[in-house]
Amino acid sequence: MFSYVNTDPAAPLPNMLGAFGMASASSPMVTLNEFTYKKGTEIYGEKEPADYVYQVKSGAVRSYKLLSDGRRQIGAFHLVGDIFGLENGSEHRFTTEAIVDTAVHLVKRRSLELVAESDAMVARNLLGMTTNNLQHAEDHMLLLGRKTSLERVVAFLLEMDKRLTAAGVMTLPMCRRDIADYLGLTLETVSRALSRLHEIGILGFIGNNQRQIVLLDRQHLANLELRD
Amino acid sequence: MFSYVNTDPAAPLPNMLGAFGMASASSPMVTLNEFTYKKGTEIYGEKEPADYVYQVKSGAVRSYKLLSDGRRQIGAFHLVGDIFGLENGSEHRFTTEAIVDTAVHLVKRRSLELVAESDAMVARNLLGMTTNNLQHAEDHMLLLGRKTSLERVVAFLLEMDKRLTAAGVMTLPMCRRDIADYLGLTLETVSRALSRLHEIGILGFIGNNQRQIVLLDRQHLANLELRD
DNA sequence: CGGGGGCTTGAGGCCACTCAACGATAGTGG
DNA sequence: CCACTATCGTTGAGTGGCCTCAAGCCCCCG
Repeated sequence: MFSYVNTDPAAPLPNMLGAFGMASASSPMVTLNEFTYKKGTEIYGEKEPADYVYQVKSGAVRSYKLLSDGRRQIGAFHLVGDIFGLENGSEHRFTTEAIVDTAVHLVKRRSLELVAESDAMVARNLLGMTTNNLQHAEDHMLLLGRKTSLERVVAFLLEMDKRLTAAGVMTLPMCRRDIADYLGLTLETVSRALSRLHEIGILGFIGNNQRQIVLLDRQHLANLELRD
Repeated sequence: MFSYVNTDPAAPLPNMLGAFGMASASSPMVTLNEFTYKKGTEIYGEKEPADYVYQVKSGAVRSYKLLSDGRRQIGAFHLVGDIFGLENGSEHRFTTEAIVDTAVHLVKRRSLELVAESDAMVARNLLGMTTNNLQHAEDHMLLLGRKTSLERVVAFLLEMDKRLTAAGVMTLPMCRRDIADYLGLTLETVSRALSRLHEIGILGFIGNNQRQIVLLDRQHLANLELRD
């Protein structure tokens, strides 16, 4: 969902400061800290003060909202290279958790805002990232409001294909329940849709690992997606 | 969804330049034009170049996406005072139409960006408006993905209550189909939910006008909404 | 080997959708 | 003034897609 995702697996991950348009050495005000989270642990909670902005160095993150009775809607998955936690005024609007063991870089939000005050390029990049998040949310509204279960799963596969397929295989970090809560479905419905796509030969699994998926017919898949 | 909505009906509508943090006289580069659209006409289409930013002076606007088979998802309603058309990189991501006869002010996007380059306050307001749009979309994802039909209609009523109730009455500009396409439902389901709320005495209609609604028990209504 | 988490699959139920009929209102033209 | 039409909204009957509940398999990890 960010345009700052690293697409060349051989290249070193561009760091967050670069993504914001800052040369690493030239902004001594902005310090880049590293932190790690074990699988399943919370990074920050909804309504907590938004003091930091994060970039995924390794692993994966889910951000979600809860209703009081436990229903969950995942708004986005953050993969290696993605920047998140920027989603705010002054407090976070999602809870975020590490899906697997995850390492992140973080910078103080405040210091970022200070730089943006005087540096128009940084301000532009801030706006650009927010706009990318907005665009993703807008597309997701269409999916959640109007698409069938099969169409949703297909859209998910194509999105993940773009973001994490390496050597023809995509290895999903998230479980079926996460996918379901992202797509507004139940995990059983997701499983059935994947089984159906498997049956008709559109996708394959690597060995017995249900999270390693090969897309065998992207054209056919794209036809099922129904573009706007 | 914008925080720049005029809430005092007696006060003159703050104009768009004020909303962006510009004194009207001090920015001769940015000109403010007026235009009107008849009920049902398109203001701009999805994927058209985004040359202008708009503010509703009177009337109401819907912005939506379509799937190829005609399914429609309305992403937002723009009411008097709201600014829209800012949703973009360089091209619009929604189609917008006047719901009723509508007058708008418009400014060139390009000139706005130029001012933002040098004026940090304008840049901040631009980012703030985009963030407000993002927040609305995020909340709407939760609604579309996880709420029941009754909860959706209740949320809609409370949203509209905040935005257009005057003298205890809200007059909806949009028809049942628009509401349905906003909430990811059918118009029949919306109608049934409203009937149910009417039956149990939570809302009333003014005369036989099904678009003039009085909320009789906001507390009870809020209880049905299920906060996150 | 036992336990638990993750995934699949089946059977049945329910909520929202589909299809249809009908009433009310507004606009149009004779 | 009265058809005539079109639009909008409500309501009912029946269907179907997704959910719920449950069983069972596989794999990992103790």
